[in-house]
Amino acid sequence: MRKKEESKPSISFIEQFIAEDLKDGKNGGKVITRFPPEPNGYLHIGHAKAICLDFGMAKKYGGKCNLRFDDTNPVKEEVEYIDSIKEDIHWLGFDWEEREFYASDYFGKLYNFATDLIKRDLAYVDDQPADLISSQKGTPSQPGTESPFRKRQINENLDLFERMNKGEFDEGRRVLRAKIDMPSPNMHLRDPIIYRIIKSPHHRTGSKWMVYPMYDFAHGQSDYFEGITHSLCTLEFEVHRPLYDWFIEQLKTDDYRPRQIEFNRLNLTYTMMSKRKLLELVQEGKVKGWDDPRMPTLCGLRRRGYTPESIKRFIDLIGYTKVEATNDVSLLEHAIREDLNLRTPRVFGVLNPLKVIIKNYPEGHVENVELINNPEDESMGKRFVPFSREVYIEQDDFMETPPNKFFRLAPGMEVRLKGAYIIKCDGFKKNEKTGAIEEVYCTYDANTRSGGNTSVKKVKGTLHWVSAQHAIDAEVRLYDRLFNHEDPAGQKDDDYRKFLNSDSLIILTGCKVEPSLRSARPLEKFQFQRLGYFCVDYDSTSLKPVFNRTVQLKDSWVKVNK
RNA sequence: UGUCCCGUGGUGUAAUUGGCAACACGUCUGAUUCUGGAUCAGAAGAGUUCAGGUUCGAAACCUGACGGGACAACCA
Repeated sequence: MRKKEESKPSISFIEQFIAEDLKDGKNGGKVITRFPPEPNGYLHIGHAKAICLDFGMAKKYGGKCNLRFDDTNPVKEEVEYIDSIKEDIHWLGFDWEEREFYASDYFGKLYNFATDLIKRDLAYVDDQPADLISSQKGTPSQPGTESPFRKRQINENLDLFERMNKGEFDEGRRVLRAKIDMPSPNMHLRDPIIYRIIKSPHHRTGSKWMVYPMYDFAHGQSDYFEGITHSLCTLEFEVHRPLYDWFIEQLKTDDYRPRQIEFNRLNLTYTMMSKRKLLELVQEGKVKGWDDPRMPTLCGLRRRGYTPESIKRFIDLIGYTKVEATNDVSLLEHAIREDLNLRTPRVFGVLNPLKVIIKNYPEGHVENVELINNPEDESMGKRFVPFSREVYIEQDDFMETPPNKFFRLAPGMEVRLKGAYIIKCDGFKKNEKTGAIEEVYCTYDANTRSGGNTSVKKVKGTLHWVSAQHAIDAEVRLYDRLFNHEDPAGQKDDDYRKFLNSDSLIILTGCKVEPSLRSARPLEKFQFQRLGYFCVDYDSTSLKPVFNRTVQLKDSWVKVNK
C-alpha cells in the first residue's frame, strides 16, 4: 500500500539538517534523539507525531532515541502518568531499551552548574516578589530593566542559593536568575529565572530538594548530559533557542553540541489537543475518562479501534514543516479505513433490527451458508453462518415507499441476503399508531442460493442479515466527532464546551450480531458489512458483547439520498 | 510599536535546491462488484499572498508591503 511512495524520496527539512550535520561530521557523526514528555497527562496523537520523528530519525540514521521524563515541576506531575506514557509508546511500536531517563536524575549536576554560574557572576539571587520581577521584564516591545539585586556579591548569592535549597525561605520568596541581558529584544534572555523554591515532595527525589530548575535550565542541559545531537521540539520553542544555546555555551567543554530544531505541532479539525482542556473534559465528566473513544489520546484512539499502523501512516502522510497547519480528520479516517480494510474479517451485525419472515422457507430448517471472511485477503478463509426462516435486517434497508435508486427492500422489490438467497417482499406489518414497520414478509427463491450455479438472477441490492434464532444481542456504541466546530478551542468569544457534539456518543442496545462474535476479545476488530469498522470494547463480556464503532464505511447512498 | 518564524488547489505536503507546479486526502464522472465498501479508469480544482528587482529563465534569490503565528508563567 505504500508502493507509490518509492518514487518520492523527498525528506523533511529536519532530516535535511540531520543529513547535513552528518555530512559535516558534527558530533562524531552520531544521531541521538530523545522523546521528553512531562508526566502530567496522557499522550495524545500530537505526541505520536513527535514520537515518530524522534524514534524514526534515530532509527533511520543508525542512532538511538532516549525516553526522558521532563519532571522538573513536582506540583504538576504524577507517577500515574509515567506508566501510561510508557505503555503508549510501546503500543505505537517504539522502544527506548534501557535508556529511560528523568530530568530529575540530573538535579545534582544542574545544581552544581547553577552554583558554577553564580561563581562566574552569571547568576544571582533575586529577592523580589513575582509581580515585580515580571514588571521589570518589560513587554515584548519594551526593554526590561535591571533588578536591584543584579549586582549582589558572589559570596552572598552562593550563600543565599544554598539556604534556598535548605528550606530557609518560603516558596516564592527568592529565585535564582541567569544574568544575561535585560534589554534584549528576546524576552527569554532578560535574566530568566532558572531556579525556584518548591516544597512539595517530588515523585522520585522525595524531599531531597527544595529548589527545582525551570524548563529552560533543565532541558538543554539534560540533552547535553545525555549526548543528544538533535533535540526536536515544536515551534513554540523557537524563541527559546538562543537561551538553549546560551546555557550549552556555558556548559560545554569540547566541540560536542546538541542542536534544537523546531517543527509544527499537529492540529486536527474538530479536535482539541490541549492537555489542560482534555483534563477538564475528563474531570467535568464530559467524557468517560482519558481513554474515552472520543478522546484524541492514544489510549482513547486505541479503545476506539485505531491501530498503531494507521496512526503512523497518518503521521507519515502529513509530514513535518514549519507551517502552522490544521489537518483534516478525514485523512486520519482514511488511514484507519485503509488499514482495517485489509486486516479485518467481515461479519454481519444488525444495529437497528427489523424482522423479516420468509414465509415459504420451511419452519425449523437451518442452513449454514458459507461466507468469505475478507475479500481483500484470501488467506483469512471462510466461515459458516446459520440461516433460517426469520432473519433480522437493518431498519434502514426497508422502505414502504422508496425513493428513486433505493436498491434495498420495499414492497414488490427483490434483494439478495448476502451469502444466502434472493427474497422478494410481498407484505409488511405496520403499527397503525406509531407508523413503525414491525415485520416484513417475504418469499425466497430456492434457486438463488449463493454459490449455486443456478443462481443466474441478478438483483441490485445485497443486504446483511442475522438469523433471528441464532443472533446474539449486543450493545453497540456509535461514536462521532466530539465537537461540531472545526476549531473548538480557537474561538475567542466562545468556550470550547459550547461546541461539544451532543450526538458524539449514541448507545444502541438490542443489536443483533452473528453467533461467531460470541468469543470476540476486547480490542478485536471487525468490519460489520455495509456499516463500518467495529472494535470490541473493554466492557464486553461473552454474555453481553459491546462494540465500539471506529469509523463508518464510506457511504455514497447518503449523498444520493439527499 | 520590538525580536523571531511562516505564507503553494478546499485540506496536508512535493517540486532533484533557479528549468514552464507534482502527490495524497476530499470532491465529481464512468466501469466493476453478492458490502451503495474495496478496486479500476478518468475529471475538475492552484500559476505559488501582493508589488517591484536580479536572471535567458523565479514557487525558490533580493527589497518592500500585506496576512498569520510565537514570545511579557517562580508551567513545560
